[in-house]
Amino acid sequence: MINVVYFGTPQIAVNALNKLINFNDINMVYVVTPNDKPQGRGYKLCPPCIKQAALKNNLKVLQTDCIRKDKELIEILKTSNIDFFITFAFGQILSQEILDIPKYGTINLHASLLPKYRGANPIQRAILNGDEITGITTMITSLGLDEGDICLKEEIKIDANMGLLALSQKISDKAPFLLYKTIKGLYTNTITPQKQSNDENVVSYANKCSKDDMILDFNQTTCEFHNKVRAFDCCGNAYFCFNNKKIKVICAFPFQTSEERKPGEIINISKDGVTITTKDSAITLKRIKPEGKSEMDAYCWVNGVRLKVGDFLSND
RNA sequence: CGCGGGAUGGAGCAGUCUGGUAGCUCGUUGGGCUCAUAACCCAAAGGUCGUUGGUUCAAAUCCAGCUCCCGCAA
Repeated sequence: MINVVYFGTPQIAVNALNKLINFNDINMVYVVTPNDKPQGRGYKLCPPCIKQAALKNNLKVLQTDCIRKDKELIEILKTSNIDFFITFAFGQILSQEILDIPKYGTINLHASLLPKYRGANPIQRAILNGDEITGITTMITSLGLDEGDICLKEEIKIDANMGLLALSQKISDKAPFLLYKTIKGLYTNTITPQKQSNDENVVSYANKCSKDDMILDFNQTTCEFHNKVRAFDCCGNAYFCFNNKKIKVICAFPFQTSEERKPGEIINISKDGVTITTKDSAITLKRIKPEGKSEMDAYCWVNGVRLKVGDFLSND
């Protein structure tokens, strides 16, 4: 039996936990996740997704908001005879003291092909940059930000219309087996972790996405606009402003036009969507969600706010 | 009790401040025009205005309670 402790927080890490505990040679000793946080309308206390999944599987859960300083929790881990720590979207930085606990080390699963996109939001950054290939990487966690030695990698194709939701799903699907292979490989000494390249041309960082990254503007190129919509097609959504209201764009497609026009003009309205000029071409909005309203077809929205072909969507 | 927006025919909205005939753009159905149409013209159906109570001669509109939906924030 291999004794494992799993560190994670959000939905994307749930599948890996669920699958890992089904392997006969894995013994999931603890699941570590942050404390329940007040969130949502009404500020109700909500447990992290991982906690819910762990409880469903009758696993022991340890919660902390600052693991480096949680002496009690560290003591529990030290005395539990652990072989591996697994971290996947945990959100807290471990100290050397903690990294030294497991016999075989700490494995982190990162949602990019390291050393590309080290950091907080590798998935969104890959989509925002219009990448066609990304992937997942397992590595031996070290103190530096996603700088540990690489164990295994797996490439994932990003289709032209794939968004955060679909890509996260793919990553979530592929993560469990890559983690398992890594654990087994290190346990049986058949994997030799490789140092990451520190070549400046290869290394890049995926900074946390801010509000600004989510603002859509028709002065952007069609490609930029479309990438933003895709990168935030769940949990937030990219938006533009119209009449001082935020209009979130759920789904949009590039539209090719060679006509030179000022950005932001509505050039077509049909049931398939509302086409608006951008800096270099045009974009067809399909599904949107105005502030305070439910999701709707862009066609219906335009109807309600009485916009016509030739009108401009000004950003104020 | 974190802050805020909303509920009006099948869809999206206006009307609410200033109470007095249920409105707009679509969709649906029927008819017409047309070689033809997703286009155009004519007509029709479809709403106890989220719910409960109050004020009033009279409430979508004013007042109070309740339900549901959504945004921010985290």
